[in-house]
Amino acid sequence: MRKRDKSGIAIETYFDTICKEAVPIPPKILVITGPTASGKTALAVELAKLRSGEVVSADSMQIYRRMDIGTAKPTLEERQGVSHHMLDVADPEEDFSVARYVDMASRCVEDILSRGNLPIIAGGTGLYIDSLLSGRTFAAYDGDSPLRNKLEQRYAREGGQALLNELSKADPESAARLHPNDAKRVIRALEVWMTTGKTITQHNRETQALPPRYNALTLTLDFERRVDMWARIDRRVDRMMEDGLVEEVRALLDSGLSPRCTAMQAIGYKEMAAALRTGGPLSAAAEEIKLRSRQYAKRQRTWFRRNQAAMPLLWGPVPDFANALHRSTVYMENFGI
RNA sequence: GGAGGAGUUCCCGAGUGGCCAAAGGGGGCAGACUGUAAAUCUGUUGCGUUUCGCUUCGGUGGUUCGAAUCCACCCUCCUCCA
Repeated sequence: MRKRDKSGIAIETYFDTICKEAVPIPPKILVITGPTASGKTALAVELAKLRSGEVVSADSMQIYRRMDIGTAKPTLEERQGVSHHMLDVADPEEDFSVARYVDMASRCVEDILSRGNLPIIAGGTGLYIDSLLSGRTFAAYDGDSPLRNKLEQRYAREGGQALLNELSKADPESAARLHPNDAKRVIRALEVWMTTGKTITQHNRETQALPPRYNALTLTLDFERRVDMWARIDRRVDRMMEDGLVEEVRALLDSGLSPRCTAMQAIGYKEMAAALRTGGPLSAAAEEIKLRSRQYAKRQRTWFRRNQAAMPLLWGPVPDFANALHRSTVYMENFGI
């Protein structure tokens, strides 16, 4: 972890400094991730039973109450008595966020560890998992602040390039990295700078230098062939329709939930809500959900591929859980959990 | 049987003589991602030995220096009249 300058003398890096101070060794935990419909839930439960584990969901939509069918939230039967955390922790009208997730989920993990059990993080929201594992802190945020509103208005009026030009004065790095069309990130970068006086580049650099909070063995589930995953997604959506997805979405809308809130951006909900609103055929909405799910799975894969340390668990045409279970336990033994 | 209309790259759809390998959208593929992340954003998408060559706009033949665009015939589909 030491860099040397041209003269060959070792120089202290920020990381070295942090590591010296960080006395506690990060606890070992298990992470099970993978694209949607890849069998994360089932594997997590089986491994939890085997190793007295407790599951901590890492799913940005299963946190919401009253959203069960469309999020494929594990039912009580599927949980098989294994404790599950971070499910049903927010109401659909609430604005949830990564920061809240890290805050709440890390408390769950600590509790599980204090009980002497194995925390098993299971879910497909890559940002949530990475943030939890790193113990990342986030710059201040107020989604309803006057500044936020002003920046959003300016973005609409003046365009992204104008805001990027302004950003480049303080933070040329992120200004160069960001695309003018990337409204969310352009606005956030400016907001962080204006409210904290620190650039988001600097903030990111500092959080990256922090030692990881947890030492995770990551198992990434996936399919060898994409068509097999697509077939599984299709079947799952068909089953959601049979299980009453339409009624679930209708109930949310009837409760006065705004179609614009974060929860209603979930795949399955926004499509069904649109169909109910326009009176379009529900079968077409179901097909749309399948398509969006496939595209989502693709984005997830892009995220997971980045993690070189993850152990891949690939399914053939049909998931072979006995084999996956066996391989997982081997990985876990080698890892020491 | 008659009168119109239409067939464009994976799909939808613009294009009506050269600036067209062909707008735009969708889909596909690839990528990004630090408080909305199941969200959001980007690149790419006929083939090749890639500042150039080849094949492509239902089919065949023609007009022209030059055709997705004009002409003839044929095939298919749609609407209307019988």
